[in-house]
Amino acid sequence: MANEPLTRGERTRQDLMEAAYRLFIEQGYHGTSMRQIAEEAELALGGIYNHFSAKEALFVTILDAYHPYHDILPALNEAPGETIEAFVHAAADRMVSALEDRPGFFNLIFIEIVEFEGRHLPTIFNQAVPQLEALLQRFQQTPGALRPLPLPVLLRAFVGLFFSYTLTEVLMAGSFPPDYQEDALEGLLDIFLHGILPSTGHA
Amino acid sequence: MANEPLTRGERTRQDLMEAAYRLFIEQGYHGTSMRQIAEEAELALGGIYNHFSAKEALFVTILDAYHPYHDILPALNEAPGETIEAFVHAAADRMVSALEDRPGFFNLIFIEIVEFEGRHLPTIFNQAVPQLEALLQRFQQTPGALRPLPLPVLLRAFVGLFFSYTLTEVLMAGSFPPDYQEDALEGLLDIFLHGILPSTGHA
DNA sequence: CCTACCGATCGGTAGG
DNA sequence: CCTACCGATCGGTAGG
Repeated sequence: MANEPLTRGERTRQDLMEAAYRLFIEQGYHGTSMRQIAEEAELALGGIYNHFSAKEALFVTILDAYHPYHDILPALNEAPGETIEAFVHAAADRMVSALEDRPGFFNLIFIEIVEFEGRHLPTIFNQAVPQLEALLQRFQQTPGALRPLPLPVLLRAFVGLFFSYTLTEVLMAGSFPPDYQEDALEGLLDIFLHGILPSTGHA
Repeated sequence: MANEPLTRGERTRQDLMEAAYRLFIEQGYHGTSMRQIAEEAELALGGIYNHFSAKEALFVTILDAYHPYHDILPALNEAPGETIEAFVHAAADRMVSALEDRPGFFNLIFIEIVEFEGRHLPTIFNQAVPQLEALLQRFQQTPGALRPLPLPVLLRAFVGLFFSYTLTEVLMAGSFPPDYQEDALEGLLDIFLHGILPSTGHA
């Protein structure tokens, strides 16, 4: 959070990116016009092209700067927890906080999948590999035995937990009695933990 | 599959819907033009408006006709299986087949979430409630004990399994050694089953 | 960084 | 169901 002074140009670039981010996740890529972005950033249309060569270049920059890996993976890796259970709960708490801060968190990924057919994902993912590996190490090194599971599967199950939570929430929102879904995330975590820990002794 | 003869108008409407479906899931809503749809359906632009009053009405009709609940939920409900384990595996197989038949299956949902802010989802979901309830009954009635879990959580974990599988596949595609992700779905299922079944006696 | 403009394309309609 | 058209808006650029 060290706010080094930004040059005028850097400031404008920041404003543009924030404006574009907000508009993209609300309206999609093709649903957002360069004029809307200019207006939201309080800039004339032509001014955008001093900072970004084209609309797609702007999107790619945003995808790169705002995708979930940047915020979420470090938050997960820094979660405390001396047992697997404690760690998973702490990590989930952090994930939920991050998700609440930015309700449109996954939208960027959905836009990329639908409107760009996932073209830019491999690059993004490769940046995240070190963080993902650290996360795996954390699972392995934290005391408390795990069932013998392939590590990528463990990782996919864990990450997928939050896709499951978020998407089923959106899909089923307001259609189940509210008291029924109060602790849905805890329930999902419970299934996950029970699923990855050895049977013995676990409730 | 009973192909009753369609009137000329019904045939055209069908063609339009199929063309629009293909284009929407490939390019998104705002990324697809009415002219593209007309061309793909081999119709003049103006002809579309004999069948649909506006572009959004066309999308809503498509969302209603092609969303996953129509194909997938009945397929799940009809899956065989005399134990929970057998049922979950059979249901997962059917889900995977459905997903492979239509790789853009979830895209419709993503478009709805991003480009319409989920506006049309409640209606859709309400149609699916009976099917979802049948699925829950199936879980409850199939022999083989379950851990005490809230039913909506069980349902969300099960449905979420396929979001997890599909999305983590897309996100991590080609970045893990291929042999590592061969049986990812089986691994996820294993965690899920282990997570919902009582500890005793289960591997 | 803005003004003023480009050609192309958009969703939708009138009229037959 | 098509032809021909509407006004509006699109991404992008020249020129200063």
